[in-house]
Amino acid sequence: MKQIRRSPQRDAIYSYLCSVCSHPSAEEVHENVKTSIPRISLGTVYRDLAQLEEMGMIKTVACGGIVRYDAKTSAHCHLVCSGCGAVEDIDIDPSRFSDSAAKLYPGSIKSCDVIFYGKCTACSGRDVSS
Amino acid sequence: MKQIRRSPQRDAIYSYLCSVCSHPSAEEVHENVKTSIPRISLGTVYRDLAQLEEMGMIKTVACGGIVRYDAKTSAHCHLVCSGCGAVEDIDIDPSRFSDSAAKLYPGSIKSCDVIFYGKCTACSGRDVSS
DNA sequence: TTAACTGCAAAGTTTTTGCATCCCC
DNA sequence: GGGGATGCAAAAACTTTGCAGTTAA
Repeated sequence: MKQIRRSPQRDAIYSYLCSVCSHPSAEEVHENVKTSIPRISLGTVYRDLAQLEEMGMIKTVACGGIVRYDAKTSAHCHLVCSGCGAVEDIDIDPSRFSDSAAKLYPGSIKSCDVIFYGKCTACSGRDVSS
Repeated sequence: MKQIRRSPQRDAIYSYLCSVCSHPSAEEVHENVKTSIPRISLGTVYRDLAQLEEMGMIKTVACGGIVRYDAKTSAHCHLVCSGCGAVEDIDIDPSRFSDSAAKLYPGSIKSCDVIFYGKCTACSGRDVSS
């Protein structure tokens, strides 16, 4: 079994992810972590993100073909805002959906990912029409 | 406004998608359509898939970073089976989830994509443990 | 000391795009 | 003839990997 050793790079990646709720892509993580660790490479970012996910410290959100990362590991849903394009957390436990689906499906359902489409609170208030 | 002209390639792609429920990737669509149109290129497959989606004839399912295509446009959910890896349709209207979420969220929620994780009916019956 | 971690660069995947050609209306 | 569609190939975008040097425990 492989041991895991802490590194400044991984710590920086994790603390950056914890500090934002914008669900950045690997590229964006790299850009931002570079401000504190200028020589960090994109390869390291991918490796560390994969490892953090394996450790259960972060989660991935697949929306629209690109992978985004999220340090909020409690069960929640996401909203893709058609106004500003942001991916926002929605504090609804998706297990309520998987539980209700499990009753209707003969196989077994353990969990689920839910992505809502609509407008975030800010964009919704801003734009009265539509 | 751009006109749309039918083509044998796009017809073949669409009818292939209609004939399967395996939610193939672009690569898989290409492989299979090649049996009827050997010279079709992967670029054309991507272009035609994008166009079919724009026309609302097919939908994309983003799961795990790779994009899959689905000719079933009625509202439904998907299940990723941990046993066989297949992506299966689940005939539950996701609007029941977005409707219930809309009541809890101050922004506006129009629709949602739901991906369940678990075991399909076949794999669930086959494997009694777990 | 030593196995994990890193930067770098090369390679792999997946998707998009430019272009000349073809063909439908 | 004009514009959409195609095949091909190059390019772009995204991710993984090999390697040798570095570093945490």
